[in-house]
Amino acid sequence: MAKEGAGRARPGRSPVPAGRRSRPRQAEVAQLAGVSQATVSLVLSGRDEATARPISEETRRKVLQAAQTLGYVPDPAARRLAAARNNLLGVFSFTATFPTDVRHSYYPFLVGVEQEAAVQGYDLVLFTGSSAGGADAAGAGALNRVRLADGCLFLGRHAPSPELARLVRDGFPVVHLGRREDTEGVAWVGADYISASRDVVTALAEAGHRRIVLVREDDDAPASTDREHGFLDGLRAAGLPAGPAAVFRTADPHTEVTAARVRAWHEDGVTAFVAEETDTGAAWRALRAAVDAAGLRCPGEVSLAVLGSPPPDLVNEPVPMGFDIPRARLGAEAVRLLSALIAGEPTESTLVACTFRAGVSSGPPATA
Amino acid sequence: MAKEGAGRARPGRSPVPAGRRSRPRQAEVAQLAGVSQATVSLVLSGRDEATARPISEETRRKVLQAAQTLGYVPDPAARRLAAARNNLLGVFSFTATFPTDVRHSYYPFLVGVEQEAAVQGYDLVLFTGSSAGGADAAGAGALNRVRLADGCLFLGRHAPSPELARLVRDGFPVVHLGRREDTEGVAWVGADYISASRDVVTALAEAGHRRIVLVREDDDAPASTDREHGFLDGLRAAGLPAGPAAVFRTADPHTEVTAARVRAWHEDGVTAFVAEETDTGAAWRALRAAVDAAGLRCPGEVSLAVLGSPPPDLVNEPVPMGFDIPRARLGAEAVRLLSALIAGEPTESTLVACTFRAGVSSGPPATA
DNA sequence: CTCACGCGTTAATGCGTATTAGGTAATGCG
DNA sequence: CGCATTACCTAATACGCATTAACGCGTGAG
Repeated sequence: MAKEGAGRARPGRSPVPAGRRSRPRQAEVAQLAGVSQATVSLVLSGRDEATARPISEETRRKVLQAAQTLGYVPDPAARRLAAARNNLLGVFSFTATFPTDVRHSYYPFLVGVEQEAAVQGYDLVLFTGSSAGGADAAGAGALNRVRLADGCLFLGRHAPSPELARLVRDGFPVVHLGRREDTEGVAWVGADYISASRDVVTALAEAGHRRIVLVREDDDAPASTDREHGFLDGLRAAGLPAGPAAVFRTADPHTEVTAARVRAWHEDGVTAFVAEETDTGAAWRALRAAVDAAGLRCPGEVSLAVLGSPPPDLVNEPVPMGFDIPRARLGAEAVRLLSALIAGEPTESTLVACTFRAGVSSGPPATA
Repeated sequence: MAKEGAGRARPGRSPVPAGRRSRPRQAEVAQLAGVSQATVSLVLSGRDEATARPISEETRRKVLQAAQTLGYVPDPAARRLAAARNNLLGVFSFTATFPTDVRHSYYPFLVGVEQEAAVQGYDLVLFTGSSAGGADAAGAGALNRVRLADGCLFLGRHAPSPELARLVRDGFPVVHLGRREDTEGVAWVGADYISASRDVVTALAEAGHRRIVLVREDDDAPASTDREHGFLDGLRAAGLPAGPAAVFRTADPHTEVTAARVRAWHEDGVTAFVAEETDTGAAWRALRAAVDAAGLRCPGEVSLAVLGSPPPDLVNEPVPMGFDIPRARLGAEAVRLLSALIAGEPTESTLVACTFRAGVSSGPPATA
């Protein structure tokens, strides 16, 4: 216990510590200026003018002077304790926030989160997961640690509903990054995949395509179902067939989306393909590879599009049609929502629009 | 200033707040468990056994149970004020931690930082606003917020010495990621650029090169000077001329490192070139371009090396000779050092070795 | 049967700041 | 000149937790 030394260094009652250790506090500034601690607080927090609590120029000067001389800086812990809020926003991801495998990194979101947090005057607490007891020990209360912040942002699709619901029920401000339907009462900020996907289909339809197929993976996260939903919406809106044949769903795109299959589709009248965007980009990769292997030229013979962005390692390839998810904006929006929740203001979960990207992978269908 | 409102939500003396808002405190846990607040503190801080202040199994059980039920978590500010630990490590960068321009991202460091922090049982507090607010506006107290954490990690070369020194003087645990010589007493963890650079030169010398030129930018950060230092060391160790002619320093490599100049060097007997690694990779880019433009084959006619890694957008190019900086390890090492500082253990700043990378950009010099 | 003592728990403080309810001297008003 | 204002400040207290002095209660020794 001798380690805690830095703390208990001032036994006496005198405002001036013996060993001239530790930084000055308001009491010392007060003594030097010949006023009370309360006055120092008033002057330094600039709260006098604001609250119609007048302080004479003379006093203000003395206090500022004294503070300057002593090099006073407020203790953030004390300040936050007194304010009953600590200006901390939690960020909790159910995998490492900084994965070594950069594929499903939260980086783009964090860009916006950090920026907006700074604007709102918050610092961020990144919960490392182990502190919360690890995913395994995830019994009741695994997420309790996040309560040390004023509110918390959750990332990732695997957020356990009951735990989140518990936090919400206790009145703890929570925002989930990504749309949720399952957890009642959890606020969220999501990308509008439905509209964005519909727009892509519309663009293809307007270019003249009559048969379009969606290649998607075998996942039921809202991010996936929303895309399919929007895709089918788009077909119907264009008066195109939106039956089951329009969607090809597979757990293993790499082996299931073959050149033969693509060729068959093409001969059957399909002139455009759309792939879902996922962490791995498997659907898009498979589709591209298959089209290539089938010897079909793009966008000459078939048009392609991604419902999102291509995986980062393909940035140097020709830009495909699709849409861009404004990740930084999503992050910022989430922080804004959380901030409002904390302030007790009325709030509403938000959908953020994606921006259509024409790209060069699509054109009019080859005239038969 | 109506925002502060959220704070004073509990006027009464009752430990249980009216609006079921706000996090539970020890007093509420105590009430539920039927004991006093002090007992709760003793049990939860596990300080009973340690201080020979025994608590009955029965009581301990009740308290833990109550805490669990309420989802209690200690208020970090209050803990700090009471001179205890938070299990919070600060991370402070002097530019945005998550820059939009990914070039000088701290991401690779953070990977290690996060992981090691998790191992050591810490959560991370990302102090924002270093970018916003402006260094001036934030002023003297800008770094002060970090005192909320148990210790703080600083990233970036622009850390203001006096502020850091002050923290150190006050006994606050601080670790800087990157070697420092200027600030007395600040612990740091850095990469051993000197040895790594020397090794590169040694490798070239052993391959038979007699004249080697270093292209570097106009910057005096330790990261740059260390590399030059190691470069010259390597030349001397190999018995090669290490005069001023061996180093070409320019503020604008792009226009100064021309094909003509490279050709001149080559005709003058220079068979190998080494470029410094920087944020932008300007030196390396310029060197490559110039050699290319001069029509010199690499590694046939000239050998090339980077003192570090090539910029991320060139990952698909042939791997150049150089060395890899173990960034994640540096991050982890920094956390370990900080953790030791906090624990009051004796510590020492550390240099971490880089790993040599043979690459394919170097070979024996063309026999004249 | 009283006293010292170990044990388990609580009451009382302190940490540094913000805030609020006064208090005091100077001023205005009639 | 007495009282109500005003203008400035200070005393007191809360914030949530850690810590320490003190208290009540058996119990075994004397």
